[in-house]
Amino acid sequence: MGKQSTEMLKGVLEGIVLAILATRRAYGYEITAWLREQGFADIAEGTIYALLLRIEQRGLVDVTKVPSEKGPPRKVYALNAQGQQYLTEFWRTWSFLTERLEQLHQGGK
Amino acid sequence: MGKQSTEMLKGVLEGIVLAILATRRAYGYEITAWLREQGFADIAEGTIYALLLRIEQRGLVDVTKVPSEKGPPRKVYALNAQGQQYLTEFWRTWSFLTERLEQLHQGGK
DNA sequence: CCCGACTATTCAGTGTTACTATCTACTGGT
DNA sequence: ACCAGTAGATAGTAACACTGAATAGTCGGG
Repeated sequence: MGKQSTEMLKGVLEGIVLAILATRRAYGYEITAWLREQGFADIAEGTIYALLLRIEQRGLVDVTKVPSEKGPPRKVYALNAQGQQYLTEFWRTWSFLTERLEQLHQGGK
Repeated sequence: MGKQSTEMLKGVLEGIVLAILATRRAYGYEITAWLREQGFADIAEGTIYALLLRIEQRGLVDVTKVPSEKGPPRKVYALNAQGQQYLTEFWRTWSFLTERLEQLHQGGK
């Protein structure tokens, strides 16, 4: 991805992480690894942790500390009702953006 | 749109404006009005002008001052070669994001 | 003739977000 | 003892959209 991806990720990355947590509970390191697999090569380690802290403080997720066999304990995140609601809002906004951009992309040919 | 739209717009709005300028030349007030018509109700006046200044300084557009019959002269923007190239990059990044999010949206059902 | 409405642009200050870089901490292998 | 891999936290920075206000020109109505 190009340099502009940094700015384009703002707001979107949060939705991505919430969407992941909607399918299954996960912890930071795991999410970072998954994103890298998916091609988000340039997402910094710290970024996900900061994001998780934010959504935790906003009450969108429930957190459980789970001891790990390797390394320090994991903080496992799970989407709660409020987070689900927020995610629904996210999809609505995303759909709106996608429609407008799709129009522009077609029209620009 | 919800409050999160503000953050989701970052980077995307720039692409939208460039995409508009790819179809036709336009000036700030005109673009703002068009965006409002398209449903971007909460985009502030100043935002578009600031964005136009940025892309002008980065050399993505050519600018012509055109006298207006009503009000002060207009700054008419036109996408140049460099802007076209940048826009292509934008579409690539956007497609990447759309694919990932589409997957997550399907999987989350 | 002035005042409001519309057109059109600029700018200073603010909040949010992702990045960079660094630090802490635990485990297992050499 | 050291290092790689696992796991998380944090301080500082840059970019971007928003708010709110200022500036400036034209036109029609009172």
